[in-house]
Amino acid sequence: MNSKKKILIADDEPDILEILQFNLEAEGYEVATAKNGDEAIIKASSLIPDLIILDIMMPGKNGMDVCRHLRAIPQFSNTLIIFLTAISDDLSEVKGLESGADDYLNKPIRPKVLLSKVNALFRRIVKTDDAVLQIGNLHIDREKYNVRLNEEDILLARKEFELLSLLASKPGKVFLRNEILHQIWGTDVIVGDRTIDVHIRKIRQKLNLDCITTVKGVGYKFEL
Amino acid sequence: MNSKKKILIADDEPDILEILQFNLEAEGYEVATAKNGDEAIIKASSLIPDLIILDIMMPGKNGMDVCRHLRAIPQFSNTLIIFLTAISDDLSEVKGLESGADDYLNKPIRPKVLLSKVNALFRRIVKTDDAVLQIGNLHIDREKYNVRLNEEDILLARKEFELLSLLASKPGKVFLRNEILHQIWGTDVIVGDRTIDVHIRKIRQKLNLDCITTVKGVGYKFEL
DNA sequence: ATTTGTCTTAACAATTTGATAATATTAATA
DNA sequence: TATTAATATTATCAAATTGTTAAGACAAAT
Repeated sequence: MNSKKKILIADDEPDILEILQFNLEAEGYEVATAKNGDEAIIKASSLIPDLIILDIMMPGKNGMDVCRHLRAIPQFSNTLIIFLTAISDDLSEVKGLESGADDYLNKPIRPKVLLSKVNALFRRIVKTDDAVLQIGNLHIDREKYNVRLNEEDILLARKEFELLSLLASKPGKVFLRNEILHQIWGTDVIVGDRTIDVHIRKIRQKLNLDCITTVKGVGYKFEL
Repeated sequence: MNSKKKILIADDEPDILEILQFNLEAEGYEVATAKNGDEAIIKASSLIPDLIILDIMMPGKNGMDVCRHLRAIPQFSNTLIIFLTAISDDLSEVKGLESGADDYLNKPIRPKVLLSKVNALFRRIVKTDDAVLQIGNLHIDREKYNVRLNEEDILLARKEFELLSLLASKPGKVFLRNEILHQIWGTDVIVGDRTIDVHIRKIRQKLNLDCITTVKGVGYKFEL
C-alpha cells in the first residue's frame, strides 16, 4: 500500500516523454517510458504499471492498438489507462466506448491538469476497491456492515451506517445534502428536510467522536 | 451557486441559432445568442459562458477571429469553444490552425450529435477542473470547502468562500462587480450595491492578508 | 400479541448567515 | 482645496439553516 505507484508513458515525441516523466516523478511516482507501441507492450508486461499513459498517434502500433492488446490480457484488465490526444486527432473513434481508456488528456499538456487527473484516478481506484475503511482508529467494514472504534463495536442502524460509510469514503470532502440524498435515498425518494440531520445526530451520538463537520449551507464532511 | 452551465452561440443564420438554442435549453443549459462575431465577444465578456459555439463563417469577425480574440484574454483561456463548420469550409485551415477550439461540429447540425458532444465536453471539463487552488501559502480546496493559510484553517461562510474562490481562480484578473454578481448570485438575483463590499471586507478580515485589491470603478482582483 | 428497533416527521430552539442602512473614509477630478 | 463618486466599515435584523427532542408508523423479532 505504501509502495510508489508505477506509471508507464508511451509517446514518440521525446520532449513529451521528458516533460511527463519529470512532472510525475516530482509528484512521487515511479516512471518508465516507451518510444512506441511495441516497446510499451513489452515494458508493461515486465513492469506491471499501475497506470499507463498512451499517446494516440504513434508510428506502428498506435495508442488504441496498445490499449486493446493490453486489455485482452487479464493481468491488465484493471490497469488504468489514459490517452493523450491532439486536437487534430479524430476523437470520435477514441470516444467510441470500446477503446477501454479511463480518461483522456488533450495536448498541449498542462502539467497541473495532468497531475490532478492522475491523482484523481488513483484516488478513485483506491476508494472503489476498499470494502474496509480505516481512518485513524475507526474501522468501517462495508461487507460485514460493522463499525469499530478503538476495538469496540458500535451498532449503527442501516441508514446511519450508509451515511457514515459514504462520508468516510472520502475524508475531507464535503458532501452536499443533495448528493447525500441521491446516494443513500435514491433519486426518486423524497424525504423531509430534517431527516439527514437526525441521522447525523445519531451517528455523532453513538460514535461520541467529533468527526462529522457541518458546512452550513453546503453539506457535511467527515474528518478524523 | 448557479450550477446551470451557460452557453453562448454565435451564428449569422437565425434558424441555426434557434435550433441550437431550443435543443440546448431543453437539455437544461442556459443559452445566449449572438448574430455576429463582435456581438459574440461583447456578450461573452459580460456573461462569461462555460461554452461558446462559434460559426466559422460569419460576416465581419469570423469564428476563428473571435476565438483568437477570446483566447488572448486570460479569462477565456480555458473556456470551451466549439466551431461550427459547413462542408464547404476549408477544414484544413481550421484544423491546421492552432485556433484553440476544443471541438468541431459539421453542418448540417444533428441535434443529437451536438448534445452528446456538448455533454461530453462538460463531463471532461468537470474532471479537469482543478478542485484545489494553491497560491503562495494560501490553499483553497473547493471539494473540502476549506481555506488554509500558512497551515492554519480559516473558516469562511459560504458566500465568502465562493467569492474568494472565484477571485483566486484567476489571480491578477480584475473581476467586474457585475461579473461577480452573475457568477455568485446568479443572473436573476438582485442585491444591493454594498453587498459585495461587505463580503470582501469579511474575507480581508478573516484572512488578514493583503490579497484582494480594489480597482476603483471597476471591480476587485486577487493578487498575492 | 407484544416487544424492539428503525426511520421519518413535526415542532421548536439555537445558530449562522447574508443583506441592508447608515455613516465614514478614500481617491479622483475640477 | 473642494467636490464628488466610489468604496469601506459597522451594527443590526430578518431569513435561512441546522440542532434537538419527542412521538408515531412500520417492520422484524420474540
